[in-house]
Amino acid sequence: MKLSTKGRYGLTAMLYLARHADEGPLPLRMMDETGIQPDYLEQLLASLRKAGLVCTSRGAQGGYSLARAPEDITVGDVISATEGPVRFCECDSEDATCSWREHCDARSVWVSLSQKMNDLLDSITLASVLEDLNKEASDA
Amino acid sequence: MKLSTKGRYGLTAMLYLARHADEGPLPLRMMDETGIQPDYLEQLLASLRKAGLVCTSRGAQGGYSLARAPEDITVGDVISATEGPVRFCECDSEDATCSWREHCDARSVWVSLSQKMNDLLDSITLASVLEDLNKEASDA
DNA sequence: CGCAAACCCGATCGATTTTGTCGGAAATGG
DNA sequence: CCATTTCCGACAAAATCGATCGGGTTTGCG
Repeated sequence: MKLSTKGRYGLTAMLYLARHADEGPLPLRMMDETGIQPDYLEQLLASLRKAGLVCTSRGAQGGYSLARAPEDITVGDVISATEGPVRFCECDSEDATCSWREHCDARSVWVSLSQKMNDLLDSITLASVLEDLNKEASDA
Repeated sequence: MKLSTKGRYGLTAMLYLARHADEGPLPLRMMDETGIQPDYLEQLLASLRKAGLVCTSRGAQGGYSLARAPEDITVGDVISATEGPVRFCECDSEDATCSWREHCDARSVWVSLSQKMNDLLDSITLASVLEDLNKEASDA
């Protein structure tokens, strides 16, 4: 069970946007220094846009920017948008039609774990990540 | 980011063994009622054995049994054994050779998240799961 | 001893997901 | 009008998932 590159790239891109939030919309080619393949990154940004996490403006001088303040975007938001929801069980709600239902004896375990996991991810904002990284850098 | 069937089947099988711990080694065909395809389950049990979580005895009257008491086996153990370690980052240790290193700006975020996630998974034992499930059943 | 029960092991395989790549279409500022 | 830039859908190589299968080895028991 591991994070795919989508989640990792997604957060990297969002942190990049957060760091350059005061420079107006950033075109894709400006994000080369993240080391992510531009064509692939474009897809991820499309997912982030559809999830309402980034705004885009088309045409010349266009680009990507954060839709909300870094304090109001969580790591959980980013991972959900790029990778889909984090979960241990298919039926995280009281969905009676879930195809697992038959032999899912430990369902309550999975539901409870998913809940805690998502609480954890939602407790971390882009702003808090940047703060931590700055602290790290100044320590070194 | 979700759990594959390996982790789910793995826990189901382990809970089954825990429930029947006093009946001696359980042969594979006894586990039919879990609804897991026997040939596939056999592979998972092999992983669990290699991880030191189950003991096996071969030959007639042989079968599978828990290697430790249900209090001493965690959900994290089972998931690690069947799915591999749960992690957000490839380099969870101070591994300087990690190929991500170059552009993994948020590495400390991933390491910290992996740590918390694994602490969570390791805090739940087979025994505590069975206890919760029994409580649930008596409530209903 | 010989047999049947049972685990052990490696190969294979179709489907799905991941990780991109590409080629244009559409919008927009200047 | 035109260069810039996002938008969109198709395609594809590679990896992983979820099995399935065939045969080998070990062991208890009559």
